[in-house]
Amino acid sequence: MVSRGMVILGRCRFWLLDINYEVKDHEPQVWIWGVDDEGRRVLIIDSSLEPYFYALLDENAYPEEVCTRIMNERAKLPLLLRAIPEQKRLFGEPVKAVKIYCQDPDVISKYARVISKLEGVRECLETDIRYSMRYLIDYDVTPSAWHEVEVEEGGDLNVQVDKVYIARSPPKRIEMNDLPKLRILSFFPVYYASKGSPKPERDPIVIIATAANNGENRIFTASEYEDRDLLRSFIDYVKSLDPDVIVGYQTNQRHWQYLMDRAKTLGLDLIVDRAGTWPHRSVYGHISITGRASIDMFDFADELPELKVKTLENMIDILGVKSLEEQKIIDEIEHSDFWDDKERRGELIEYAAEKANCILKALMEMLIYAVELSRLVGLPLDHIGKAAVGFRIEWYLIREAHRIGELIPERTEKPYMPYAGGMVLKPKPGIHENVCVLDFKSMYPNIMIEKNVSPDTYVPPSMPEPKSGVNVAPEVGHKFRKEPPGFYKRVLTQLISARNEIRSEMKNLDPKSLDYQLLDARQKAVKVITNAAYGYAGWIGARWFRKPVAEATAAWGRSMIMRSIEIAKDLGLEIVYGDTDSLFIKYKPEKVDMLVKRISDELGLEIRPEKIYRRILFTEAKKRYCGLLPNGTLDNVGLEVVRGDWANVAKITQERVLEMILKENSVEGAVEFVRGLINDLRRHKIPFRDLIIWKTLTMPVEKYKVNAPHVEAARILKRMGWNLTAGDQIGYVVIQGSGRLYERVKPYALATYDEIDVEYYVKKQIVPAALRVLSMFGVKEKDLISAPTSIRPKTLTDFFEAGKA
DNA sequence: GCGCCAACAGTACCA
DNA sequence: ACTGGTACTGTTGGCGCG
Repeated sequence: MVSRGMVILGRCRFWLLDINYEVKDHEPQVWIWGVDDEGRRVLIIDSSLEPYFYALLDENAYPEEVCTRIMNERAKLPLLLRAIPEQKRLFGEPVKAVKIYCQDPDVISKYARVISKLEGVRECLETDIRYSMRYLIDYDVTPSAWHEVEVEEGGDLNVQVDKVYIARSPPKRIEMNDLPKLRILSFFPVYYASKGSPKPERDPIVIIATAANNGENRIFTASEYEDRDLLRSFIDYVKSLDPDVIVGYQTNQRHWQYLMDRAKTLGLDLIVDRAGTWPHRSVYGHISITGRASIDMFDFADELPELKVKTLENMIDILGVKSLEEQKIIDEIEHSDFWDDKERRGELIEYAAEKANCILKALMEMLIYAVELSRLVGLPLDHIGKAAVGFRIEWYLIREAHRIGELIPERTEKPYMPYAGGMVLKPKPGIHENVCVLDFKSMYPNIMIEKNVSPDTYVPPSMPEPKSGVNVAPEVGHKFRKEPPGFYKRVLTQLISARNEIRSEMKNLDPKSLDYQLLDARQKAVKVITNAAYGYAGWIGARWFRKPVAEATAAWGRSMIMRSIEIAKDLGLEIVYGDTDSLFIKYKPEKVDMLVKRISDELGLEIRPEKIYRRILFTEAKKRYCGLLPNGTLDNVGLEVVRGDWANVAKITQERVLEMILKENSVEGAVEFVRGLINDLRRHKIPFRDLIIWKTLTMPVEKYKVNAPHVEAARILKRMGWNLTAGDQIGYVVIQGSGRLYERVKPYALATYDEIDVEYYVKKQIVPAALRVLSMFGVKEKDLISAPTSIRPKTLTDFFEAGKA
């Protein structure tokens, strides 16, 4: 630090943890929360960025005149500062715009409404960019990344940090990969619910278990049903530990709201942040805790496709933290009973403590990925999980748009217009040996690059063709100018080469090293964003939506796969199946090599052998198959085994049947297995949990037109006082009785084994799952259910002989 | 009133 | 709340039959 007169100057290197803004007397300040390179918690305040938005002008308007007209509104709009003409682009087209500065970011939308009515103004743009995001974009400041900033000592604010600084200039990004040593706290609350879902105005919090990454485990319990001290001690503990990251499961949609409502009921101040404010709801329904990153592990459930039923226990299992078998599981329905029972209360406490520990470990499994995604996309760490895929890519695009002088289109409502997508081939049913899967490498992104498909290169039919020429999409005829490189081409080229660089850097590293893990997380984040670009282009909610962009990309994809099939046939290769960007081919090494070469020469796209199946089984159905890999594992695609909406008993059945068929060549063995399993089930020897069928409520219960089983189960829970909303997953079982299926279901927690309609599970779960595979070998339902018949099921040999005849 | 069947609703998968 | 293509279960309601 250097002292110059009264002001103490210095530099601060920090890692950006959180950002918010404050407005006092219409003067905005950006507050950047970080951890510096010596482990101090810092707050850097910058008020240098003037809020602004744009007015887009009519083509024939005179910008200077419009500026005058705008500034004449100052009587009505006193916080207007300046209006300056600017040349910008919108969807690649040069446009006349006026940049309008105004003192307070919170009045922008109101001011824009007035200004958009002025003569010469077509509409206002960039009015919906939050001031803190504006700051990040304009100064190229990046969340979850290191920066250096010139600072002076800040005043004595009432905030919980080691240092407060005033920025003398915007922070500058520096390339440093490592994470600072973050203090992390996980918590797991348990509520006492007298009836149905706990209600904060009625039901106490009886336990909050916590786990911190310094090894500390704390458990806060109510004294019987009195939770004031519990909540107070929890608040005090958070303050004293002062974590940078605070993590839980379902904290955004549930727990923070409950804690807030409960604190209100008890007359307590729920201040657990660094600025003396309550948690508050922010963008995308996320709960913000100022100065800390509040992370909800539930928001990362979608990143794990093998996680079908999104319970905390399952996530902990999938992430490899603790297997389901090792975990204590107490259903929420039973929490109150456990608390009431002095004998079992300890068990409930132990359960909560275990969950808090596992949540912490689960976060550690995902943190570097979340950090890399946050840094790549430019959204703060605590927003990135909650932001849907479309918004992640959009924020990446917004940053790029700003760099190249593109105006950011407003988010508007557009009518839904479907278009044709990828091409799917009919599979050749049966078992095939030695099948090679060829995949186009990043097909859609590469098409967009090669054909310069982009919202800003689209040439509508009414527009004259540019001199540089156009690429014309097959079938649909959409035209895209060849030059200059479009927005998507630039972005995607950048992403793909970044990923290649990362991957080549990884080759020189030990896969166990932290550097490797960081790079791996980074390349995954880049891949996700790259692959989402096509879907984004066809999303009507996208700011840069242009239907022809997505439609043409898909059309080029279809023509390329069709041409590849022609070449393959020309080479005498047999195609067994294909979907969008893949071909399944009877493997002949030399000919496949030639195919790869010819496709890359002729189509300019790389296709490569992704894997070889020793054997692969197709039914009549598309998008469903099972392949045996050289290492002896099975690839199950689309079949009941991988579906979350079949009872586990059906999945076990099918998995074993597939193993018997593909590995052991034994139809008889498969049939015997199924028959045995049915017997076991009839004698109640299959675990109850394997009978639960899970389905997602996709809308509020009242909105359903038909009586579906899971909806009926949801209605039962609702009647008992449980809150259920769209997105909730309902686990139910089928019980004995008469009438429609939906009249014979119960939420699993309310049913006993004795009530179970075993025959439903036999006829509608086990048998269909088994026959999906076995019917092609002549096996019939009666072969699986009734006593053995005289008809011998066909063997594999029979099958092949029949096929050859 | 019953069984059959096609249309539809609803869900989850693949790329 | 990224896209379209697809399979599949269960409900609904119309139809023929008697």
